[in-house]
Amino acid sequence: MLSQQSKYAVRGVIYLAVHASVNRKLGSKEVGENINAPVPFLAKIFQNLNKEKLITSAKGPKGGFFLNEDQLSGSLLSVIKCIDGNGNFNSCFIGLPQCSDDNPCSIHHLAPPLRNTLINELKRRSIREFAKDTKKGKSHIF
Amino acid sequence: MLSQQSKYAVRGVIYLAVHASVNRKLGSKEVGENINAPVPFLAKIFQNLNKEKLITSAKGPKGGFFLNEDQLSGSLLSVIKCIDGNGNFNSCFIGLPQCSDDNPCSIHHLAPPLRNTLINELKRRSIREFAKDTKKGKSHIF
DNA sequence: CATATAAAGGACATATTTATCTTTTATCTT
DNA sequence: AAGATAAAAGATAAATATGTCCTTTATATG
Repeated sequence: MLSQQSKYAVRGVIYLAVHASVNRKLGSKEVGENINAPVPFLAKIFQNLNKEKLITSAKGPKGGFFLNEDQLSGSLLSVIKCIDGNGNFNSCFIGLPQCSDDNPCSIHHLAPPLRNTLINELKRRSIREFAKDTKKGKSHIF
Repeated sequence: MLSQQSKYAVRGVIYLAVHASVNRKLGSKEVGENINAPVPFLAKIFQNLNKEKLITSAKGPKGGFFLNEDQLSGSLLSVIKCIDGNGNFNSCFIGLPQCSDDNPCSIHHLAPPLRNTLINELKRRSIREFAKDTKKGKSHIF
């Protein structure tokens, strides 16, 4: 469903949301080591997220990454889409190029409702909310 | 969610269920061309499905593949598992090695219920049923 | 039995994804 | 301004998934 890249992205973003701020920017090194992701690979991912303004970066000493208030209000879905594009989510479950309600594949009625529920939640809930759960110890990211 | 391989497997198996029988065995060539899958690649996939007795094969003239009554009663989930293993289905949505109800990831409460619904349907409904829908024109596989 | 047919098996090729490394650019601190 | 720090950028490497090809084995049919 999600590529390895966007899994690292989701975990990395949540880690930033929990632990970083303007006054406490974090390097890819610290994040990668804590979420168990290859550091240089995560750095590339953060680079792309920064290009799309989904996270904030600063160079130089005391530099690093964090999410500003606006970005904390964003969704994990936009993080996933930034990395994977729409493809993985919207494509037919059994890989038919043209699969729709009008021209459904054999299991069309099964997959999309479930997928849509998931997508809607990933869109509706803010990254801030997910971070809050993690802070409370309700969930973990490593 | 599903690898390309198991997508071909699902489409191929349904095609066999619809069009093949003991008296009308089909070659990988006919199936591949009709479900829009690379023929030699599909041949490999059928080989593996046959090893696990999920489809039946016969060599020589008039040889080919088909599903016997027993196999028609089987599930698409076993086809998918034969090709992909359990990994793709059971693994954590954001890739945590240890993610469970006790030690949930940030989105653990979202994904599994949906995934389980899908898995249960893929387990409960027989391949015969899926084939019936396709025959009735309710769904398609190419 | 000889021949043709079609799957089985294994080696090979390509593409994509994942991961690493090195150099450059920006910026904070002294 | 000089040096140190950390991200940006781009090239390269490794691993995995996808796809192809060729030889061997089994078997139905004349």
